[in-house]
Amino acid sequence: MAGSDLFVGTLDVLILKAVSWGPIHGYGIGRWIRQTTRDALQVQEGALYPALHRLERKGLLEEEWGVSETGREAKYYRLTTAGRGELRAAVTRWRDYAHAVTLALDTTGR
Amino acid sequence: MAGSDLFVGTLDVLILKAVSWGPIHGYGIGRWIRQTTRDALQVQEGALYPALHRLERKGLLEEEWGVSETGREAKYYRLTTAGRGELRAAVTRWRDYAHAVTLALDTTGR
DNA sequence: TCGTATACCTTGTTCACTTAGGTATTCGCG
DNA sequence: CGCGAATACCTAAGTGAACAAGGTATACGA
Repeated sequence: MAGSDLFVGTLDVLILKAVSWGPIHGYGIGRWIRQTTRDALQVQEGALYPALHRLERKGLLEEEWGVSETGREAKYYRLTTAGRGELRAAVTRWRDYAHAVTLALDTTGR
Repeated sequence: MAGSDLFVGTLDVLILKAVSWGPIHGYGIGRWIRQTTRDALQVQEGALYPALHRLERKGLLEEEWGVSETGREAKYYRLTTAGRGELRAAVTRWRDYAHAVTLALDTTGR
């Protein structure tokens, strides 16, 4: 995942979020993650493409070939109904988890 | 780690944090994590003990046999100087990472 | 005495991510 | 025109943390 090997498991929710505003291709998803996190998160392609196929197999994403902004062939992804539900659930899970970890790291005594 | 397979990679920093107030044994660390996160995070023993050995091999923790509050044999862990430095660094990494993910999940458009 | 909590451990498996490649097209620059 | 960089896709091998599922042993209360 990140440039300095960080926390496994957040890639899926980030992908679902990136796709939530309508069709976007894989390469664009990688760019979106990098940009919106101001280079804090960097997705390796070797993690990105397998993740997309995984999410498609799970029925959370649908794919369709199209033409990118630069006039090139690109595979566009879009959320299924299940994908939209999973996005909501995953965001909630992330918030709960992040809150719990922060709670622990913020305690000032045993 | 958590009850419903969550984000890998945060166990180490939580352990370092638990140990930061002085000697504590492995079982107590597991209990501390569960309690301070109000059951949100549940550490499996199959993850906890290997993690402790890993951190010890890395020179971040030191171990010593002692006697627990209940009068039983227990292995107590304590931070090394390197461990204290790594704790600080890891907490910063976590905050940066959590902030970046939250940033992405909070955006309302592409 | 019998279950529960405490306290430690390992072995096998799974699976996300890293590393490290590969193909092909388009575009800008010298 | 040539050539590197960016775009856009992909996979195979290896790593390593966490999970699942066991195991040992002691202390304590019912």
